[in-house]
Amino acid sequence: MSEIAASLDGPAVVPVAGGARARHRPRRERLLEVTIELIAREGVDAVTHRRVAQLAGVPLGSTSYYFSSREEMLVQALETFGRQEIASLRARLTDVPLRRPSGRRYVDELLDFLAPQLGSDHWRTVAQYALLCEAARRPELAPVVREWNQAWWTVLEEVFEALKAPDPTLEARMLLAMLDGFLIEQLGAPEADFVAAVLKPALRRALERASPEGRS
Amino acid sequence: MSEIAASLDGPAVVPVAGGARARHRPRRERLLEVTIELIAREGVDAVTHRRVAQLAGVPLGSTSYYFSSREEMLVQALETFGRQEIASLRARLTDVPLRRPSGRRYVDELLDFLAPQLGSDHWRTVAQYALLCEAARRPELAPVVREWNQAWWTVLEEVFEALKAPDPTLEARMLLAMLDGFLIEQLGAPEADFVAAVLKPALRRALERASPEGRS
DNA sequence: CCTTAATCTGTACGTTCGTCCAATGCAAGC
DNA sequence: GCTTGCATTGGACGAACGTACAGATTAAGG
Repeated sequence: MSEIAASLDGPAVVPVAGGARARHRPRRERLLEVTIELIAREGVDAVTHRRVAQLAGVPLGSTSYYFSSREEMLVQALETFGRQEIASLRARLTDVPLRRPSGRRYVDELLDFLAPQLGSDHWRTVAQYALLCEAARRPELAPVVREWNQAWWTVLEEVFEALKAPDPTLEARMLLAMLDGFLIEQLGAPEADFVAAVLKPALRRALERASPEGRS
Repeated sequence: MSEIAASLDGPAVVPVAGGARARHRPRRERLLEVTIELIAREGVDAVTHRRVAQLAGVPLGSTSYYFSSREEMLVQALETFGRQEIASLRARLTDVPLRRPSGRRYVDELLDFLAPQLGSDHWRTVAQYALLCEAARRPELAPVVREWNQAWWTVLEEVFEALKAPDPTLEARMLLAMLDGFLIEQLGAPEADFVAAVLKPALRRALERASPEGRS
């Protein structure tokens, strides 16, 4: 087993600057991934050295080798995950051509992004809000949360600017808060057909009435 | 110590219907309170029989006596807490006289209710969203979350009806989601002066533009 | 006052936890 | 090919855990 593992993701061939441990990224990343999955699926409680090691298919010692404590493992997993989500958000939404001033197109764009978060990517969303909850108790996580918010605000602000909203900044903040609220609500008490029955109308309304000529 | 505790909240004088254990509510409630406080301040991880017992000033055996398992203790604590918050919400907001159609007054009413949640009642709010996060993984908590949402929707719907909004139901859902989003954002990445700089303007805007004559 | 039944608690057991560390594996330098 | 140094591992240790339960305590009835 150790040979297989070693041949798959063992000592990296490519040296990387930044200390001895930075060289062995794959293994480390695997552990972080597994940690996040565990948080999402069974809660922070379930994150133990043994469980993570087992799920990642590495010996128990590894978790202690890569992280100086369980706590560090947990925090780094949440941080890494948060930044991955930020990157994914930027990649998917920033380059989207901002289309018609009616705002109708934005609705679909946003829905395409949000709908999977309640469906196939359910557990990633759970991890997202687990991160927010943990951040309430761990100041070291606050920067990631801030970056996440900033990323969204930037994207949404552009939208509202294109819609010629009088106050794009406030508008963006309101919309992001609403989306966060909807998502966390649905995680705890899911409704059938929520996207079509609630999310879409809400999104449409939020976008169209922010623009000066907007009232449907 | 046990004598003191016994004289304070020992065997209840008042018998209560519903099985043997229901008679000894005070002690039990104390344990639930402490559990919630622990969840809010140190996370679900920190909830252990020993820790709860110590914090509540009761012997270790008590936690096993009142709850058949740690899991049950946790879930019941979250449920009880959720329902307390619902009751408190209803008591504080339902009877508020719905004042001027301009909506300006509602803003202050809501702010009075929300502002403490980011200040002095900070930890209660943390518990609220811990409940939401746990509910994502424990279906048995979904009913409480639903009741909580329902309570808010009812209150907010009345407001929007008074404002003669075209679609009070959707409007209420949008506003609650926004409030949830704002709260959870602020827990993870607090901003100075958030209430005055963001929450209040957002609230004002949400209320005034929902009404037909509204655009300020 | 004694009995009885219910409530409560201290202690002990087996398990699992985080962490440590001596031993091993392995690739590069001499 | 032997040495050297870092990567990796399995196993062990003490602490803390959930839980069970025999016995102590208490309140009420006779």
